[in-house]
Amino acid sequence: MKLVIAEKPSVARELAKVFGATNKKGGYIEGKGYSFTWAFGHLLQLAPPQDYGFYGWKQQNLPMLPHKFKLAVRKIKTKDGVVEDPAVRKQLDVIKALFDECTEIIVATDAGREGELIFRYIYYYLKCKKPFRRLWISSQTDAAIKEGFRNLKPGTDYDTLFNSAHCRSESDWLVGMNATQALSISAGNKAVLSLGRVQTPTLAMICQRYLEIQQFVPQIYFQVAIQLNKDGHLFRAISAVNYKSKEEAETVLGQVLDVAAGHPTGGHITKVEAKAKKEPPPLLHDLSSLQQEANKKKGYTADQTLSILQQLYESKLVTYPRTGSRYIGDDIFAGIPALIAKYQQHQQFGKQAEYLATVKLNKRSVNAKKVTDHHAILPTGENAGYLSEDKQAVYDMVVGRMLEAFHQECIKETTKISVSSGADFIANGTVIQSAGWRSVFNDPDDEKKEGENASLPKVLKDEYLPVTNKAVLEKQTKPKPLYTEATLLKALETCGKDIEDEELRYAMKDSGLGTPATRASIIETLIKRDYIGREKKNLVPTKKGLAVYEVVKDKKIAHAELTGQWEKRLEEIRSGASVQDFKAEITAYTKTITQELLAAGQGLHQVLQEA
DNA sequence: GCAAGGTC
Repeated sequence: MKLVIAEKPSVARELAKVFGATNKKGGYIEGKGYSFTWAFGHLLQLAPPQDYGFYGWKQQNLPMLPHKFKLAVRKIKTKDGVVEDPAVRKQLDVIKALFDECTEIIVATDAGREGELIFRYIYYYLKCKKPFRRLWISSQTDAAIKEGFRNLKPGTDYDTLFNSAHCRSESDWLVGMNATQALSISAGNKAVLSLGRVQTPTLAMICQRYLEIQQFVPQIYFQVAIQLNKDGHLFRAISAVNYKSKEEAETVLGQVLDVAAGHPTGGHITKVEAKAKKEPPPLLHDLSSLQQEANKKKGYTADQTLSILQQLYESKLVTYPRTGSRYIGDDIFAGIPALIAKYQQHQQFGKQAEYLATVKLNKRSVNAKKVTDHHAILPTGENAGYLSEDKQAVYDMVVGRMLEAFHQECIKETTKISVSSGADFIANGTVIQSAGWRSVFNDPDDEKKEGENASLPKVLKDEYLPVTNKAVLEKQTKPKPLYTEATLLKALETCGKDIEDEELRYAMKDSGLGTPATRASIIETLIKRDYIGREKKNLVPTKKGLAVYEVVKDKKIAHAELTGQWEKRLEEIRSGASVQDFKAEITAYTKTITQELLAAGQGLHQVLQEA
């Protein structure tokens, strides 16, 4: 018997289906000389400090540098404390028995660094010695799976990938565990003050933004607005320049050639510029973009949206949710017309689904090269039946986005009218000429600029129009807004982009901070630690969070660059570089940050008393 | 009591 092991049950089921294996056993599926089993993500994790003899949180234990890391079965929290997850233990027993029985293992965990780690940790933990080959596919259509099985790779081809994954895992443990204990101990050991490669830069971003706003000094400025009348159609134009003082603006106001001042047609149209602007449809959703949209539209937290999506996925209504790709391959695209047709009876989207059957579909979201482990989130076409309100809302966002993504461009006309009337004024307006993808939700255009006219009348250069009203407007500059979960998720995805060092920027270009699967839990961790809180949709640091930020803000652990450095080195390891060098660097950094934090936490005593 | 990573 050959054993195929997947990262999760859904993939194992897909693979078994392609082979025609249908005999469902406990924890695996059997048939045609194969068994198909699965993990549930990481079943094993690096053992906690006490497994190396580091009991309690004590300064003399630091830095904790295990000579050789151990693996431990994944734990869960119950009312009796932290215990081995029984479901995980059971599945490991199933896998162990299948390992013993099989002649060969085919590794079908996700095609990436963590997928490799998930398998290897199981393989080494169970002390398995059987040979294994690797299935490496990025699409789970029947054709892609068959092709992948014809092209199985030698397992050893992925040894360096495992090395990089293993280094990532141990490095996060070393830096995170030691930094957390060091800061907690030096602050009096009264509370858990956690730090980590991802959570601490995230906290820093939230704190920085908050402080920037606190320190922001608004600048007041003035504009002059005039109202013009073209055959009964009123529109507004704003002074071409801003004025520093009210007096200046009032002087300009007095010079306006308006009707009340005795000028029947004092508005001279000096220029009319009209431009057609094509707006392509948005890309399909990945997890992050969907979390952002659900936060904006419905106020759901990233964690809530992930949990709702997971339930929809388990009821087979949507495809795999924890994806970082907003694209699909050509194979999936081939099934899209039939999928869209299934929504022709849909109450809200039926008309658009019907319409899409009559036009050529937009292929902006079709790019096999940009599909990584998983493709973009799609509905499956299964009948949804009755759904709770929140599930329905998220499901509709997935279906609606599919229709938008394959829809046509939205064509807008933007018009800029220049007016002279004592001073120079400008009127801006945007008119949607062909709604295209925007007809799916018919939401108001969120890109509309402040003070823009809903519609502008047709006017010609050198027309003279009556100025029917005028006013001075007092404005002030605004700081950047506080982070919401939506804007924070976006910032986590893109935060490597402004790193100055080109190599580090490149190393982070596809990743950002954290991963799609972990970002929601990072936010929840910061809340659980009482580092940040939610105020309406905003994420605001607490006193404790700000105090921790003050201690670490100038250290590497508070900056996204640390991830950039690691990613660069991990990629080198994947292509064959020495693991020892990187491990030595991490050990050295662990010692440094531990020493620094042991010395730096004293100032936190006071704040923790108050908190 | 602690990281970040994956998933039911």
